[in-house]
Amino acid sequence: MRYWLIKSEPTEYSIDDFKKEKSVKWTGVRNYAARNFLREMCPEDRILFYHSSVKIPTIMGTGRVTSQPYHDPTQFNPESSYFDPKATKVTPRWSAITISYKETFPSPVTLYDIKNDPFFQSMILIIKGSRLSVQPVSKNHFERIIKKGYA
DNA sequence: GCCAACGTTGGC
DNA sequence: GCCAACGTTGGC
Repeated sequence: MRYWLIKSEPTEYSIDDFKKEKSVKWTGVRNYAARNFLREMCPEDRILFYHSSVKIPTIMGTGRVTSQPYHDPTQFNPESSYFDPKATKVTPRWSAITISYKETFPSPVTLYDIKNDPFFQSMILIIKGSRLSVQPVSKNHFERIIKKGYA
């Protein structure tokens, strides 16, 4: 079992949307490094749900992976803003997974919290210049974040 | 709204 | 294959 963090702008898709829908196809990832991580995901892997591009960037809660990786359907759809003319059914480029909502933290964990706790020093999230919207998280970091989320 | 850091594109 | 120009991310 592995642990991941995914970023979402809450104006696009928030944890409340996630809670309401229960399950969502995580499509539209258009960065190769992030895509490669999507391809490593397995059902039951755990997900931290992060709100980005807001005043107080915050890890809001968790979910879990409920599918194998599959071809992101939006890449084939000319109507979609994620349409990729260079992707074909024979040579698809982009991947997606389905995730299910699990919980919203009673005390969400802010980026500020993470940055100010030496325990999280090596987290990809706070490595300068890192902009990965899908990233692996260590078991230790994941568990400590859950603990903080309920503190 | 600014801008640093990265990623991608395309001419050569 | 290099690299300049452009686009995007995302914290501040």
